[in-house]
Amino acid sequence: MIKTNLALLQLMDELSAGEHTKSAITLRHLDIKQKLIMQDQTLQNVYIIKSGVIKCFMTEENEKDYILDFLGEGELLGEIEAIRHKTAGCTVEAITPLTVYVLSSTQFRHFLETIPAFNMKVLEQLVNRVMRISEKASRHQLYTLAEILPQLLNTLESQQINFTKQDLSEYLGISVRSLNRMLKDIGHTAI
Amino acid sequence: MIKTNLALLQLMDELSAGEHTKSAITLRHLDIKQKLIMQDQTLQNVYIIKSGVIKCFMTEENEKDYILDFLGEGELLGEIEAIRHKTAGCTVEAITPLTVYVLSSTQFRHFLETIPAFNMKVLEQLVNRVMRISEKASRHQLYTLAEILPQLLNTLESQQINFTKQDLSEYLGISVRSLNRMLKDIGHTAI
DNA sequence: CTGTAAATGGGACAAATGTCCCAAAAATTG
DNA sequence: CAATTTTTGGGACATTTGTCCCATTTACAG
Repeated sequence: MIKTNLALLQLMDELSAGEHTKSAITLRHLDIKQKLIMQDQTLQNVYIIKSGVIKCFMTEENEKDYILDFLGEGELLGEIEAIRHKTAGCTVEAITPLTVYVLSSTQFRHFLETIPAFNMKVLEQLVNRVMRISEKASRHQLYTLAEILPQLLNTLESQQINFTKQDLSEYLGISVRSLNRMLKDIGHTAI
Repeated sequence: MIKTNLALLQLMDELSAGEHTKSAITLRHLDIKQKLIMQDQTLQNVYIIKSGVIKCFMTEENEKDYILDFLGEGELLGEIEAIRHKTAGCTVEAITPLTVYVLSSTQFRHFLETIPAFNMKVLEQLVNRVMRISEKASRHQLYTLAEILPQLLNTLESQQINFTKQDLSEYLGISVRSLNRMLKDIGHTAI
């Protein structure tokens, strides 16, 4: 459930140590609940998660939130905005203490053009994201909560992070009430 | 509602005329309802729509379909599979007569590596797709049909294609019955 | 440790949506 | 053009999910 991209993380570890590239890369730490990116904001940087987990969500005009994904190590953030030259499409908030590699958008585009391995990793990152979001949307449309929830609970057991019910329900695109109801029906023990 | 990518189309027009590149690009025509890509199939090619419109949908194990998007001129198909080296994630079916540029997956990857403009266009295509799918998923979770449908009908008016109710409802992720009910409530005139 | 805020669990009812079904209209085909 | 299939429209009812609300529990700051 928490997506990672260890190949990209490894590449960033190398670049941040590499002679010609390390000066372009800095680190930043965030506490839990701090926001790395705010929706509609203009971004100057691109981030790659070194450690920790974030939630990436969109807030619609009716003030409701939809959690697109939970992202962990090696996941890329802000690349959409850097490539489209648009403001942020979603808000990114730390749900554990977080460390990210910081790269200016300009530098990011420069890396894309000059480091083939980087370019390839970003392409892979993007296509994986398209797949993941598509599958999530599809699954959510075509299955009932009763079918999806057990799988999700299963996946959750292997993560050691405490998700709030709020987060879980926003991820599932349902109300907390519905989540509770279904959890009770399933006869869950704990989250 | 029908996504296009005229910049990529233009580039393909140029490449298919270019001295060194034209031999790698062929054309293929499909009739309405013919499938260009079948889910779970292994793909050898990447396609760029020259003219016409397709629907791109996923079929879940419960036999239900979810229409991800309707794509028109200049849109890229099969790139996900070419980059991930995986089987097709969705089925692509012509909903109008269709002409596509055909490029082998190998050649596609080669273009990515050797033609910077092509690489950039593909990156842009991918980030746009991530945004579009995300926004669609979010919108669908957070708004009721009554809020979404009028907008969609509005958009539909500007397209001259006849969508079936089936297609529309699969795009919206609802049953045909619900779509009809809502259309009646809204007091629509025609699709 | 205590008070305040946040998160959880669930009752009661309303609203939205699905399922099943059938009849009318439209499109397709031999 | 008649026969058959597909598409459309909608009734009736079941199910799912949301909204509103409140009591209890848990977390957190002073």
